[in-house]
Amino acid sequence: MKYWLLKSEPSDWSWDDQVAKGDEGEAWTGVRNYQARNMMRQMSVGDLAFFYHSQSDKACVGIVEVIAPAAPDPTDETGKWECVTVKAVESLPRPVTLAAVKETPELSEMSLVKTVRLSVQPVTENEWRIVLRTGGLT
DNA sequence: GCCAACGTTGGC
DNA sequence: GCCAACGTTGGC
Repeated sequence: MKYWLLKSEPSDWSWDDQVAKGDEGEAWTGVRNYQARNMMRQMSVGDLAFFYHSQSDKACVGIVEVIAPAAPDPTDETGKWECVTVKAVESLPRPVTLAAVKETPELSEMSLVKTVRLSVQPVTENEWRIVLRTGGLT
């Protein structure tokens, strides 16, 4: 089992949109970055990821599960890009803000802090646990 | 709205 | 293949 973090601008695709999709899930389309694509290729069905709102919120707001592995992105005409499909699992009772992550010494190495622009990031098991706890889940 | 970081493009 | 110019992302 691996852990990840997926970024989205709420104005583009929000956590509420994701939740509304239910178990059907939604293809994570629109990634146009090789590093991010490579991350998605490493995902397996059953992996979990934080759903992070960039821009206005700057916080992890929920957890999604990978329900389909990387496949060609239907919104891409060049054939170069891929996407996974994820479904909402549960909301974080307390969103974990970027500020909170920065204030937590154990999370200072997170990609969220180190590799600001990457939209699909790996999360270590330890980081996963700490963010969960900070978010109000055990 | 600004700026830093960083990926991409194109000329050589 | 190098590197300058340019575009995009995302935090502030």
